Amino acid sequence: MARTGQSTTRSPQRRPTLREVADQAGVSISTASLVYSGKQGVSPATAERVREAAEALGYAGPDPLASSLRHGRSGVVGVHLEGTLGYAFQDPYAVSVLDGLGQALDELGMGMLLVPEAPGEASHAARLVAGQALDALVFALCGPTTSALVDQVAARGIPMLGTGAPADDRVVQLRIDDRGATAALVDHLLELGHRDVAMLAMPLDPGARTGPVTVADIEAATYPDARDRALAFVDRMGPDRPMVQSASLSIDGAAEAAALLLDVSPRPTAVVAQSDLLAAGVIRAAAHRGLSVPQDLSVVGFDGVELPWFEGRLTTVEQDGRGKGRHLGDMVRRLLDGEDVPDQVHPTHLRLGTTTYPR
Amino acid sequence: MARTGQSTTRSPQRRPTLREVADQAGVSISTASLVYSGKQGVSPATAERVREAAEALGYAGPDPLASSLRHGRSGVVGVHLEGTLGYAFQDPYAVSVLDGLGQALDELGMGMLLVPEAPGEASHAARLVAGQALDALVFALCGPTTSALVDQVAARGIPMLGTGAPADDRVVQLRIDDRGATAALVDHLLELGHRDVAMLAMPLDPGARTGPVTVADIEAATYPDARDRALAFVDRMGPDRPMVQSASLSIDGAAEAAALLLDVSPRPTAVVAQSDLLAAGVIRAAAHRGLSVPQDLSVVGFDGVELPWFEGRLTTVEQDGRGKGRHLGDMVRRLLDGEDVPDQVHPTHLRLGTTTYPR
DNA sequence: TTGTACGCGTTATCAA
DNA sequence: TTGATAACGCGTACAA
Repeated sequence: MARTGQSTTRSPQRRPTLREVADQAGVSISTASLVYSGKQGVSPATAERVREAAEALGYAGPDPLASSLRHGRSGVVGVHLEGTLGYAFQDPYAVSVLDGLGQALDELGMGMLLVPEAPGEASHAARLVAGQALDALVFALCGPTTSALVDQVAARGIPMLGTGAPADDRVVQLRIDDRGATAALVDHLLELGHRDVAMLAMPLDPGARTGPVTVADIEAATYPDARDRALAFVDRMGPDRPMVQSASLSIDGAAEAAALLLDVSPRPTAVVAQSDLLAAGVIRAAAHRGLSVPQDLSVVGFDGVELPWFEGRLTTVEQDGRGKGRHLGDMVRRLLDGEDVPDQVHPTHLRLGTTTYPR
Repeated sequence: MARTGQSTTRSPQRRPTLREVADQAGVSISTASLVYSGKQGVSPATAERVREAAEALGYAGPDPLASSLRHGRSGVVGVHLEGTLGYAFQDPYAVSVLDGLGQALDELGMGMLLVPEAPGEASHAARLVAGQALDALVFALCGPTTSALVDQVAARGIPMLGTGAPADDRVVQLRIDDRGATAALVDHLLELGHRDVAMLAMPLDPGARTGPVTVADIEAATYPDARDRALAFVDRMGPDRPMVQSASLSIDGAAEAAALLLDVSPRPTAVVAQSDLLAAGVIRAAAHRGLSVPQDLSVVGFDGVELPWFEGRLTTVEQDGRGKGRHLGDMVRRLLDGEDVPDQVHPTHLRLGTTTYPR
């Protein structure tokens, strides 16, 4: 058991309180409070006295904890992430969303508390959410369709935002049109004359293994974004095209998975990768095999992130992660203002690059 | 002015409190509290009654805000980042440190609140720190030597940790041996026979512009890690070698800066880049010019991160970012336990790769 | 313009 | 084993 209170006999560890400042200044505690909340109605003279007293005592302003308790607001927004930080932030798209969200919250004077949920460590996230005073929880990166956190957080009356998941009435969604966007990508390849098109999917389920997937697998998928993109592919190309999922959302994983698509005969002339990171892996795998993109193989991605080491420009769906993050931030604000915020769709658009070529 | 309190006439917006649960269960409020704090001394029967009452009322457990106020601890550690999230997380090394720190804090049941300080927006970070209840503040990525936040946070009695910066007695440091590690890199190149060695430095100061730097610039640098690595270079190679700083810690920026080193005659036979990301830029710039690494140009980096798209292995200083993050987490714990934590040095080691070659 | 008094929701101490 | 009471530090009607 931790020794209670017994703060080691060090110098004035205890911080002064507003009451002491008020005493020192010879005013009442409420007057002192007014000086800090900046409301009207304190004479400049007394305000000055209070500030001097604060300075003398080393008072740094009202205790945020007490202030928050009083206001019923903590100023903190929880940001749920699927996987460890190292895994989640590996994807530049994820980073851009967080960047935009962080920027928006910054302007609101709110902070971002990270709630990573590493595989198998769900209890950590649950404990964190139970012990932290959150004003809202944002599922920033499309995770599984269901989450045990939803019930828990809803019980606390904390508003939730998602980007497609978890699917629950209590979670307000900011989606994108995964199916429409994917259809546009596939149509672009069809127009270029490609018929032998393959798909490299993001993981469909937690713990997914690299390997072929069937339409049944897709329909039963846990991740709605991966599912919808795959369904749109099937819708356009039929159920018999080569379809593989990568075990991880990473360049290395994708390069490995790409082998299952490229080392067969006949080799597809185009690959639809469900994310730019996966597309990068496909491109690397192609280069490894002496295939040039786009002459020998067309590749499309999804997200529209910067791949600074890649010469050329990926044909992809531009998702505007930063804008999406800011959009989420705006929804948080409105939710906290008591508005009734409906589900929304963030716009995307097809961006033609240098990785697709007529067949 | 926001309409005060006037919560829109919606259903039971208010969450039940412990007092209501106690009333409902027919016990005192303190007994009900004991059920949740899990201490000894509540009969199974009454505990059950309390739980039933809680269930019936939809009570989700003690309010973290009130609990924190009582305990004087928020369970939140602030993590200061230089620049926007998008900028900071672009560097895989930064991500790995945060990953390790997050992991360590997770095990402590604590959360990470991001405190990004975008250039020119220092007031946002200040406001955030003033309004949030932090148990500690970690300057996770070596920023400028001085920070206005230090005084402010110190005044609140919040312990601070840094990784070399800000330089202040009140900030406990976990450093690395930048000078020794850089010296080892340079010595490795010297042993390989290189004499014409150039350096590509990280930004030496906020707002740095890409261009040559002098020893005087280096000595006056704001970022201690960039400074120390540069000083070690000068110490080994003398003051007359080509030295350039990149305006940003990014592959693109580095590739641009590398032009100043590669497009001169005689061209250096080796480049010491102050970070792996910069080294990646140098390698790309070299490839652009038809130079092969390491035959035509040796390149060394610093950090030891994964560059998944890079075939081959960088010769670099392995910094073990995850381990360093966990080390920081451990220091946080000890600080919060009231221990007197001294400055520490995290070990690094030279890792030989495929980007250096005898001359 | 300033002061009084109460409550925000808990938890720790002590007495019963 | 349980209950009364007093903080934790602050904001805000209301009265003066």
